[in-house]
Amino acid sequence: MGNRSRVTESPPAAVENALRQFGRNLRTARLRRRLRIQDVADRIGASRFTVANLEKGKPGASAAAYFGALWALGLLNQADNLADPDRDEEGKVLESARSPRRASRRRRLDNDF
Amino acid sequence: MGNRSRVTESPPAAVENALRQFGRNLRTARLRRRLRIQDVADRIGASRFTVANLEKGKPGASAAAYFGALWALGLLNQADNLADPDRDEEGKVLESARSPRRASRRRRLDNDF
DNA sequence: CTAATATGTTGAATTAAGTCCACAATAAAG
DNA sequence: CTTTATTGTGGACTTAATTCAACATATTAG
Repeated sequence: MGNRSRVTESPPAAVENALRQFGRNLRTARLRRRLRIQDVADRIGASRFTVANLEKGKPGASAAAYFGALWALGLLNQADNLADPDRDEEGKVLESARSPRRASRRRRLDNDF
Repeated sequence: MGNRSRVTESPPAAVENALRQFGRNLRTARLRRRLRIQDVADRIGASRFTVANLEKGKPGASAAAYFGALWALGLLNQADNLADPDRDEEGKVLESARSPRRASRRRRLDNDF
């Protein structure tokens, strides 16, 4: 990244916690499968240092690396539901009959700030 | 990144697809909420270009950016279950009584390669 | 229709993510 | 305990992620 964005440099606490938990879970899943960090690294084509960072929940690591680790552990299917529109009940409510292709400022509701 | 790893440069198809779907879902959720790309960018402290890349499913974007977008849309809780050990049925089966803190090569089972 | 604005695109500059190396620390196996 | 192997750590180097600017395109509002 270069010019690191604020969300990467110092993410909201909720984001930081979610990433740390994600990393811990990856480690647990790996150990259960008796794989070394190096094994996961080999499968996704990354260095062991990067995989170690994933398990620490490093915010700046690439999404592909995180998802790749999931994939290497046979758990990628768990990512399918992320932001799934069908499960976004609040979004369904907010959505009007017609779905706009762009967000117009004037039509914006009051609840978004 | 700098030296981009293979998983980021050309991810497995499954990973690439998962990221693209994730990005599409983020866009759907944003439009339902009548938010502009710029609005999400402001909330997480990133540029509109980065958020646009997230919605394209760019593999190299940081995990914090993706999770931040989820957070900005009130959907971060959906990330809680990623690799959740409690939901990892296969992992539970593989795990022996005692959980090792490291993976030893010799004890590795045959099913991992 | 026109005006306003959201989004797409390209190119250049900046800087940190990823890599590698070497060594230390720690856990597992015998 | 001893040996072996996995993991942790710090530094240096490379390069791509991110930012910004300026303009083009497309959608929406009126």
